[in-house]
Amino acid sequence: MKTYTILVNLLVKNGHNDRAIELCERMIPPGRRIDINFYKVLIFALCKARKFDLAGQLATEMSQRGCKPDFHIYTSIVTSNCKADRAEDAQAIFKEMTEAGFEPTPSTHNMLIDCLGKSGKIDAAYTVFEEMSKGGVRPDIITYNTLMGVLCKAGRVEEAWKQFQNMKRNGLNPDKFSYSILVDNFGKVGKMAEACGLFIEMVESGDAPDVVSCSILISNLGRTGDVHQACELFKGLAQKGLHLD
RNA sequence: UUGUUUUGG
Repeated sequence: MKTYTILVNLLVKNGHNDRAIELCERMIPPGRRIDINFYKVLIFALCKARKFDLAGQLATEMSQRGCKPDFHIYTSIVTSNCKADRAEDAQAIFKEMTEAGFEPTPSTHNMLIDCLGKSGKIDAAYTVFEEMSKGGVRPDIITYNTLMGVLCKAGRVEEAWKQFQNMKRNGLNPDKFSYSILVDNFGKVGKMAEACGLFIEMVESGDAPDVVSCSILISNLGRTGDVHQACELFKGLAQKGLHLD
C-alpha cells in the first residue's frame, strides 16, 4: 500500500493524473482496506485533474468504508470546487466539513464567499460572512475585499461602501486592494468625487499606488472625458519610475 | 513523500 501511495504521488507530481487515477481504480476492489493517505493522494490528484465529481464520490466512499475524510481532504475538495466556480458543490461540501467538526481556514471561507458571489448567490455569500463573524473565524482584510468585490459586481456599490466602513470599525486597515475595488466601482457609477477622495486617502495612508490602482484612476478620468488630466497623471507616474502598460 | 493564500484594472 505504501508503495502504491508513493507511486500515485509520483505520477501526480509528473502530471500523469489520468494514469494515477487509472491505477487507483484498479486497486480499490470492494472490501479492501485502504489507508487514509492513499485516499488523500488520490483525491488531491482528482481535484488537480478537475475531476471534482469523482473526488467527491471517493470522499463519500471512503467515509462509508469507515475511513473518515480529514481536514485536508475536505479543504482540497472545497477549494478546488471554488476555483472552478462550482458554487453548489463547494457550498455543500463546506457544509459537510463543518458538520464533521472541522473548521475551515479563513482563506477557505474567503474562497467560498468569492465563488458564491461570482455565481450570483449574494445572499449565500453574505451568510458565510455573517457566520464567520459570529463563529471563531475572524474576517480578515481579504474577506472584506472579497465581499466588497462581490457586492460591486452585483451593482451594490453602496453596500460595499458600508462594508468598507465596517472593516475600519473592526480595526482592519484597508489595503490597496480595498481602495482599488471602491475607486474603480465608484468611478463606474459616476461618483468621481468619492473615487478621487478614496484614492487620495489611500496615498495618505501610506499605501503607494501601483500599476493597477493607477490604471483604474486613469480609466476613471478617461470616462469623464478628462483626458488631459489622465495624461498629466500618467506623466507624473512615469517620472516616479512607475511603468504602466 | 502528503501541498491549500483566497481578493483589485
